[in-house]
Amino acid sequence: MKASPRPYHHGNLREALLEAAARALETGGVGSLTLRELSRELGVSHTSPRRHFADKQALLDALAVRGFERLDAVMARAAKDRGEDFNARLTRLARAYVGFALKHPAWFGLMFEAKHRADAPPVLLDASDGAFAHPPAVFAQGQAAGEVVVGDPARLSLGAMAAVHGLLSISTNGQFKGIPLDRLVAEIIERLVWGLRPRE
Amino acid sequence: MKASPRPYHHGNLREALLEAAARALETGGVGSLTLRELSRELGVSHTSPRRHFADKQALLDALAVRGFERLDAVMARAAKDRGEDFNARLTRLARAYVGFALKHPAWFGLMFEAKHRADAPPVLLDASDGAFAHPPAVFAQGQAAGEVVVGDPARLSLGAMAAVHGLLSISTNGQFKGIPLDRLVAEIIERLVWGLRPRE
DNA sequence: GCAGTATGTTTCCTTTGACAACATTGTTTC
DNA sequence: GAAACAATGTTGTCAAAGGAAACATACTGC
Repeated sequence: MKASPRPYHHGNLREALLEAAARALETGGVGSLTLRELSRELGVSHTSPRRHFADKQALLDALAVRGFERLDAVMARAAKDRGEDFNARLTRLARAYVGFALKHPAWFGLMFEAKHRADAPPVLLDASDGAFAHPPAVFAQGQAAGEVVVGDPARLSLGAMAAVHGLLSISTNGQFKGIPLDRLVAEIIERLVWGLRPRE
Repeated sequence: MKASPRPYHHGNLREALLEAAARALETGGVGSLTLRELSRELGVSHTSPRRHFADKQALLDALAVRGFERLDAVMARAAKDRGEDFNARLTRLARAYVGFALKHPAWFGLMFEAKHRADAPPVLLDASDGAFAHPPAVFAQGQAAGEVVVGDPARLSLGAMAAVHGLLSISTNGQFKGIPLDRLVAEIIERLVWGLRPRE
């Protein structure tokens, strides 16, 4: 009678796979992520992931959803009203976004790659929408305070978030031509905020 | 004596591989690109690509360089001075950028993915820098004409290009929430240009 | 306690990238 | 102009990966 060297059922393989996948992603990028390696890591046969994910892409999609959920949480915290002016609040939001991207570059890349696939599952798009729902809220409040020009907040915030996201894509290694992203973000946001001021 | 059913040497395999790879990229995305399939297509043994590219990544990098060169050409044409004002010129440049990205989505994606790899070859970074050298030139001219606030043109143009690029990343299928990118680009550029006006 | 289902395993197949040893063609040098 | 040599392509082989089918074990509801 052995002390259960390894139970037949893992218990929570789906979760464990996602966690291990996230770890692998951070360590060696998406290229180093193989179902077989994950299985080995979890001490499970190499076909067991198939019980939880139809194929590798399904796992990656699930991971992308998780990513957007985490990003959503980060954004929600950063978007909280603390009595600052619009510029400060938007800058904090942008910095949170950039911070997440720089902390989890491979994951961040995966999220948008997954989202751009023609057959991206609806849950993924929903998760993405969720994370991107915070900037418009900040803009709406800015409008209410008379700090921002009138117009659809979603449309206005799109430009700002696009600039921040694009900065990430164009930059390399957290900087652009030697200037750290953090500084560039603040600069760009300030210029944007200036352009968004109501023209009396 | 046979009419050379197939010559032993291909003659220009390196070029042919890059062209076939570009075609495969457009058809089925980067996932459908395999060295063996390329070889089959060109009627060549499955190991011959190794004579020209150390490994698959080297071929992808070369393809990315080609992409930046084409983007450079597109940008150069769009950045040409035609006597318009700054807003019109910047809008044309931005539209050219977006046009390229939407026309070759997989290629475009590959270009930036390759560029973001930690061990990206210098040629790649140079090619990228080349394509991104046009916006600063347009900004500099805008400054000379008194249409743009003073400051480092490279730094100022970065914000604009970041916004355009980010718009591409955030959008899906050439639109965002049903609004076509072309319209959003014009909108965002106009707002940016407004914010960039010299404050007298 | 028993039937049915969920979950994990074994075994096998095909494709892929990479490597080594070899064959053919093109080029340079004397 | 022929012999060495370099460049280019081929054959054969391997290990690793994703995926599929058939089977084994554990859990659940009745």
